[in-house]
Amino acid sequence: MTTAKSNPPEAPRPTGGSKPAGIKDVAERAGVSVGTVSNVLNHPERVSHRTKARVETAMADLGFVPNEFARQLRSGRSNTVAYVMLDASNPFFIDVARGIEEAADAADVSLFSCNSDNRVSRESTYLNRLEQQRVQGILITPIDPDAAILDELPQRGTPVVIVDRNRGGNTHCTVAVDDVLGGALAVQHLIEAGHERIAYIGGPDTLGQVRDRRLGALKAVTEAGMAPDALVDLRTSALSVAEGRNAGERLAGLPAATRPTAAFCANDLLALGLLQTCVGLRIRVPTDLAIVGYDDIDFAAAAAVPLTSVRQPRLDLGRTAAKFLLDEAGNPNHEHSQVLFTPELVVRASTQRRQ
Amino acid sequence: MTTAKSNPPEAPRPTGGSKPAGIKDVAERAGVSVGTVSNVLNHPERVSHRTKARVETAMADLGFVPNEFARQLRSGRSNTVAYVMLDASNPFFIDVARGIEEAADAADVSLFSCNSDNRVSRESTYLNRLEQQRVQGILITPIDPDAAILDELPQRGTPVVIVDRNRGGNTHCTVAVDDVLGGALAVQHLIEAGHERIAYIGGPDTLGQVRDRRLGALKAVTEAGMAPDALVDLRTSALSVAEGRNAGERLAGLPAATRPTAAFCANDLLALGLLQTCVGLRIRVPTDLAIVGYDDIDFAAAAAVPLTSVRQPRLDLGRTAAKFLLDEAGNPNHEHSQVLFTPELVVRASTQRRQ
DNA sequence: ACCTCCAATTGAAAGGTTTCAAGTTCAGCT
DNA sequence: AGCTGAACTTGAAACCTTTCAATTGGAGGT
Repeated sequence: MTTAKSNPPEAPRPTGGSKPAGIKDVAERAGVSVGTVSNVLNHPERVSHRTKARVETAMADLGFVPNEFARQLRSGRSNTVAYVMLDASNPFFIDVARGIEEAADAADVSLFSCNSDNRVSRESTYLNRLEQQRVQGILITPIDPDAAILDELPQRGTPVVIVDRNRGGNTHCTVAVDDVLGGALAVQHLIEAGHERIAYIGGPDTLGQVRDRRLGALKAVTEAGMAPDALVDLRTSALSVAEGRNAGERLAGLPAATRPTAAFCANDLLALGLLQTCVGLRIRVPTDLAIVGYDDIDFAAAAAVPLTSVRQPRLDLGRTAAKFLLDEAGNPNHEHSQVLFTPELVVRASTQRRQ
Repeated sequence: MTTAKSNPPEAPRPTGGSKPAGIKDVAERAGVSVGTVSNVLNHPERVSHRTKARVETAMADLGFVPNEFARQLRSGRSNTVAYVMLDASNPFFIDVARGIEEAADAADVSLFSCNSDNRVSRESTYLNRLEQQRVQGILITPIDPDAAILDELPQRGTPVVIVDRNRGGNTHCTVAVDDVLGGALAVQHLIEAGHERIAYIGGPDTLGQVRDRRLGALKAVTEAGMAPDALVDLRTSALSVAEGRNAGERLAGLPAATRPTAAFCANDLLALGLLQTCVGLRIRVPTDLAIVGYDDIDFAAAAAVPLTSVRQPRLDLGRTAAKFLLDEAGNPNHEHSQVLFTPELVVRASTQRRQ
């Protein structure tokens, strides 16, 4: 250790120096005004070549990093949008996020992903923080699509787009999938394959999605001229693999005479759990039990017996939602849209009679 | 269309009030100074009860939302940390993020999750944005742990913690898992079960993780006194389900005499792909082929044949990394730590000789 | 009455940037 | 030489908040 050293005069200290350099320091070092430095950053065409080069050198020397806060304090808006997702463990939502990100990227906007993890307190913490952060807007798959906060945010100036959920009225842009149709597609497929007793595995009914899928299933059954009790209800308390296993055990416990020969699950996690139980109990899929899932997550195709599933256009869902949000944030003449995408049945081994 | 209209003096905005209310508007409405309003927000104990109540009413009336930018412009730091994850489709990273979030939450800090999706350009875009955003710090599972940017960020004042990767020296806090040990555990288990030819399925070798896991596997083989070629290399170009399927086909194509009776996969996605191929080709698991995966993602336990897998303490990984980061951001006497967690073998049906 | 002290409150400065009206320079023209 | 206009540059205001030194008002003590 040497003793006190006098001020090194020309220390270009990008390393661990004192305070981070600001636009003012850059201006000083380059011998120009702050306005010019700002122009180099935001309107390069207004600045002469020579000056620009000099400023850029100064920036590099000082390790200058623009301060986003100050920048956005002026403009009043950040260049960030956020997606508050319901359950990051469900790959479906990850893919929705991917779609959002794609559209956001194209608009040069960053995506801030949050996971409410199905907990109301987490959701509201995030919404508050995001509002204070002045994000351009919020995409959300809400726990409760009718929560008051979803109205308050737009009223206070933060646009909100609701993803994968419906909501009455046109107070928001909404992007969802026709779950009644999806349920109907799944069950129609099973009926066409000759099944006459079909298990419906899903719940809880507090989720609109789940209700709709069941409704669709029922519709398919009655439209085929079958009695409504051809659809055997096996309710679950959550859309998880564990609940799927559980439902599988209940299904296996039914008397052989009335046991369904096919099952429609309200999502793929349930279907994977069911499949697992089947393998464990030596119930052959699809010979003894045909299975249809919902969401068509990648793991559905990758299951030991690839799952037939109802595919939702996840990426499109995200992309479209993001486009709506960016429009609402930027376009003064924005009008809310409600889009309902059409799901599609993807047939795989889990419903295919012997090959 | 009407003809020219004179300037409407109090332009009725379509949705939401006019400009968002600021601290100044609140002060005016409550009949106090801006300083007092700020105190209500940040030092409530300095303000009398009566005044506080009055200010709070005014805030509610005006729908006041504090402006995070302005607030943080003063303090110079946001209350946000970010995690740049390698691949959001791999549930392993989602769980790491969950651990981070837990620790961040406890410190009243928000987590901003980004997905580099294995693309260098995405990674660097995010790092730049985050630096400009002045996040408190960045947690990252980098594509290349030796990239220069990982040194530059801390030099310029943004702490960086490296998650699930190693790096020479102690220039950063680092949180990783002993992958050599993990590989050894997996293969020891197979050797103990009597397997004498074991496939190693993994790649690309550019990933340090993957190299280490293979190294551990090799170590187990030689330590058991077996010839190194008891480990049959089947390299993959990525850690994905599709590559696992592909490797499975190659494995099945080997002459029966030399075909391994067990496989160790460098991650669970590969193992799931392999399992899928086995089921398709009527190769019984574990009777014909025992399988060990790596990561112990939830889907591993949920596979049709539940997978034996090497569990990494994912949540702890995240929690610890976040703690290090917060310390580095807040504690002037911070010292870098390198932690190496110990993995653990979770035995399930995919390696269990008939029950 | 007067003084002291404390709690509560105030007002202005500071933080880093963008914007924009105003200023400067200089080449080209007459 | 003097003028014009384009190209470039400047400097100060504004964005919204927090901080902090200074001020106010009033209770308690003498």
